[in-house]
Amino acid sequence: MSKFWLLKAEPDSRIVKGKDVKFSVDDFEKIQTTAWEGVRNYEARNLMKEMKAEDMAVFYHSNCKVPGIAALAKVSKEAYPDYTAWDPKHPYFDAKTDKENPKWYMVDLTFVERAKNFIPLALLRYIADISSTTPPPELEYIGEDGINAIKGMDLVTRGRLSVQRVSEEAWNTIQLLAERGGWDDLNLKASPQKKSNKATVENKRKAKITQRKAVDEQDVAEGVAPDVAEQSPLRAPGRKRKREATNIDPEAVEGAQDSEARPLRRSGRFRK
DNA sequence: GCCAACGTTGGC
DNA sequence: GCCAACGTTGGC
Repeated sequence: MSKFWLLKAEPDSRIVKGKDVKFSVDDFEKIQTTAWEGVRNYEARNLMKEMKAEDMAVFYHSNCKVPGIAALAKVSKEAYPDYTAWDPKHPYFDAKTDKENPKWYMVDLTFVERAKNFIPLALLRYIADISSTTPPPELEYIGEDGINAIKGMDLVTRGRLSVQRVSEEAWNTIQLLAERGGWDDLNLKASPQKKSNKATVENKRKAKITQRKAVDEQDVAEGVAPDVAEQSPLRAPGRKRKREATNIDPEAVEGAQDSEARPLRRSGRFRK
């Protein structure tokens, strides 16, 4: 039984250690088969180790103007050591692994076809935000099961992992969407329901900024030193958080969640 | 082992 | 460019 996966790559140029890590669907189509090197995340690596030849995959454009699904691909070679981890010149060199005991692995991926209709992440999010299981008329063809499959995708629930599992139902739905399109008249910027979740979140964000500004002004008025002001809990909300879980050795827990390691590429992909 | 500081991913 | 979410690091 063949399985389904999603792999991210960055279509836009970005220089890491003097090398461009860009890898777009155009690059992929030209090259046809490529080693998926540079993954430095245990969970992603473990998923790659599960991949079998002939498994199918979704090729995703990440960290770009219009992120989304650009092509379909298949696994053409099962996991083998990622030699780029041993090359000090390589963007994803990892000093903490050696050839006797490889830590990082890659698979080969072969281009199958472009998505006839590029599937923007915004569409998948739009679908995931539908509160009922009834698709809008434009997307009736994916059915309730399609809606539910998209709702369950790691892409919309987790986001950051560069190699993900895709359920068979999600795979089928993605194929349908890529084949048939039809969402041109949907406003993907708006939430499907009138009470826009997105707008609510956005308003909260703006409110927080306003509040933060007020605190800054208060700090100034009270002559609080800047580094003390920095400790305000309303300042830099992303920087101050309680950790969610205790730190575990990711090597010890195969298949556990973990972190993308150091010199790492977000998409875990490095251009030839 | 906790937690503040800091780094990365990646959408918007 | 901004910043939320999530990750790691290092002092204590």
